[in-house]
Amino acid sequence: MKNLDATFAALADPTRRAILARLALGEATVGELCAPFEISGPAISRHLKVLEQAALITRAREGQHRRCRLAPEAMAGAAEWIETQRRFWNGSLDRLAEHLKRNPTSPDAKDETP
Amino acid sequence: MKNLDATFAALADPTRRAILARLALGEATVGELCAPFEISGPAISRHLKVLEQAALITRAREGQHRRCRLAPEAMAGAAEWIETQRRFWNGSLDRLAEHLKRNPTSPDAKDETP
DNA sequence: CTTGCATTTAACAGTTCTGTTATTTAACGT
DNA sequence: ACGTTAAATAACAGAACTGTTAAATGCAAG
Repeated sequence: MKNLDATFAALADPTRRAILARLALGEATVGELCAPFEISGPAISRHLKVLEQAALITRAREGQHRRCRLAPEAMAGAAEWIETQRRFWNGSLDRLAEHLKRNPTSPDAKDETP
Repeated sequence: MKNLDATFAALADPTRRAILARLALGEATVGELCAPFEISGPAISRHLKVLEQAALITRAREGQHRRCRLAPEAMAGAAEWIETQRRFWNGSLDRLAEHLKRNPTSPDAKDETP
């Protein structure tokens, strides 16, 4: 997983997260995605382009409409990064606890090389 | 969890993700965090401010140094959003499968109102 | 072919982000 | 008090983001 930049940047915008939340309930055309928002159509179109370039959605022509659907692998990549991060953090917590258990009197834990 | 904007925006920058990855291995001072990067100190300081405002880290004075540590609740909020999203998406997948099982001959699934 | 609808692109303005160097602030040691 | 180190802030330039309106594209229907 490489494009975490684009993925997280795409997720940073509330409009785009709302679009994703809507798409999680089922596919939709661009017009249907525009409806709930007060911003202009072109603005939504650009949000969709950002989501597409982040590989979070795909678009396909269907007559004169364009159907959008979720492509959640990118979001899985973001979740995976966070989980890896969390695993490391728990690991360091464990190391800290073990260190404290070994040196129970040490008031400051400056020495972090167990 | 409310500040998903700030959280995801903070995670969108590779330097900041690297800082978080470094902090997951253990606390560090600002100087130690600066060392691996080629950008200037003030730039790192601003990244740290972004991370702090996103509640991803905390900073505490310690003599003339300033010790940074992870505060992963914010990241948990981001992970939670993604997981919720994923759950909904799986749910709609299930509904789609059920719909297809009920109408096995239907070639197009335009009618999405089960 | 012309008209209309759905969507995208162009051109533009205002705001926000990221980095730089120069200047503070704060704590330490002498 | 003085100089030194750690870190933050100020001031600035340039890139990137988001939104708007107006024009262009692609498709379908009469």
